[in-house]
Amino acid sequence: MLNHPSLSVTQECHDCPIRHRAVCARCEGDELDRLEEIKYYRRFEAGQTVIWSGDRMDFVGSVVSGIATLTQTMEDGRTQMVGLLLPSDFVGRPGRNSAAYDVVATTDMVMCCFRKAPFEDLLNRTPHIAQRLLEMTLDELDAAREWMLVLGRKTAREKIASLLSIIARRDATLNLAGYDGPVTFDLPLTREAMADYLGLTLETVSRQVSALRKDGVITLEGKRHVTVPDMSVLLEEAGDDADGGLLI
Amino acid sequence: MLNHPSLSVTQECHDCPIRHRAVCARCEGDELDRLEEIKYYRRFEAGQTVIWSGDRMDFVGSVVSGIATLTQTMEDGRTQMVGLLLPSDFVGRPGRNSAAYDVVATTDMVMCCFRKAPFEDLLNRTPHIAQRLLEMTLDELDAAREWMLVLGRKTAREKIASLLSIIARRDATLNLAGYDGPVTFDLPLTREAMADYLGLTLETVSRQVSALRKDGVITLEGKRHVTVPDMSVLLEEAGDDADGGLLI
DNA sequence: GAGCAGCATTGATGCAGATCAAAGTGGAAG
DNA sequence: CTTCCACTTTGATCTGCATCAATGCTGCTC
Repeated sequence: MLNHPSLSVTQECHDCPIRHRAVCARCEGDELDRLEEIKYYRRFEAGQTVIWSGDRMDFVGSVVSGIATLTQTMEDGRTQMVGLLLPSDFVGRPGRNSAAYDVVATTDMVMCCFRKAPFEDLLNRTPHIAQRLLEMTLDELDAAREWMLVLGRKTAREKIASLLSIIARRDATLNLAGYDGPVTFDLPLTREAMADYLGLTLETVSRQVSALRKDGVITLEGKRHVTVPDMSVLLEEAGDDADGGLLI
Repeated sequence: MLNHPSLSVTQECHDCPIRHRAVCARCEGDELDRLEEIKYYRRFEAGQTVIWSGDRMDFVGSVVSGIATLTQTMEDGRTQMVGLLLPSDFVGRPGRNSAAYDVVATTDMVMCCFRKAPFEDLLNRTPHIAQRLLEMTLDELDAAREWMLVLGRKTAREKIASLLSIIARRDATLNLAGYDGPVTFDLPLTREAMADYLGLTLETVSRQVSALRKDGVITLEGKRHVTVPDMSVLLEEAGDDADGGLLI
């Protein structure tokens, strides 16, 4: 399994797919060169744990491709996903030595890593990195707060609709698709992972997905490929303003 | 009501109660002087709304004294608190023009404000401010993620115990009290605000507080004054490691 | 192509917390 | 002192989701 043909990834920053969205987005010239010097790539397979909560964490990095999750686990085994890491998202916290959450790759994934000490050094000397990291952290905080409303106050059906609309929105921003036509995407999560994200059981997730399908809000091909005929209907089901979300 | 005797608050930064914990914590000399030049104080009464979600927000600032809440409201009136702002906490987001949440003072409160434009200016020129703001934002993100576990996976009783232990912990860090003796504090929130924080109804909050009292986990004098005879019992009830929390 | 393993669906039942309803408390204003 | 009002408690009932339990689907291995 470790003899994957492209295990050794090497890439120049200037044609990196996340060049303009990751923590390096504002860097140019010298700044980028210095990041390039200390970066290295790591590849993870679907299902592999990147780091366990509590473990010593001596690197930080960005997701280049694939998807990872951040989860918290209670002593009795209850788990809650607290972050979904997509390409360009940042992993790790400068100034902290141990991981606060389990990080697991849910698809094959490539990360662009920096050893913590040199990165912190660079962070302190390079305002463009610090500014971008602040901006990304503020965005994550907003996302976490939106999710608190979902977890605390929404019904199971609204939770599913919220998750689907967030995934659809992300795909829309990547593909710049219009929002009046139907939207199509693949679910990157199992039913169990969806349940962990939403504070539900996997049975309830399955039932509510089926219900949305029966009601014509979505159509499914296979278990994972979803089509939303009318986004405004989905947003309505999510309990959001039907004109919110995509239009900003 | 506006002729409150101490409406006009003036204070020098160097003897400000939040001097070493707020966004200004790392500033000295010139940096502090420049912040001092552009700051002004605003006073809010208990129950007063500081800003409505969606409103134009032309200032940022720090809570100096008192408590405020950040809440989100759905169209049908369901509300979820997404942040509890204590002294030294930062309000507002650089780079955003309108408020994303309702901010409400739950006690009389004083804020140290900066007009947004000059502050953003200073932020870009003063690494010590940007560094501190990043650190505070990362802390808030951690708190939000901890709260996601509470909202998504904990029972009503565990939710109440979690909230009480967080408030107790905060008081402990302020007072540097030991943790083996009993801990005493005042609840800064009504039952309804607690319910909004925890994704419960106020009736359930009331019942679970009563249950914890009957079981000897806490004692109450009046509705708001709480004593925790043994913190480790409360932490156990919260579903956390009994040795976690305070010991770090 | 049989059997297995991982993921998903569906059904039956139970219970935690919501909802609806009423009464209790305590502090401030008159 | 009385009244009032905001806050809180307590009780009765209902319901949405969890839980327990089968069964189905898809792709992989032998």
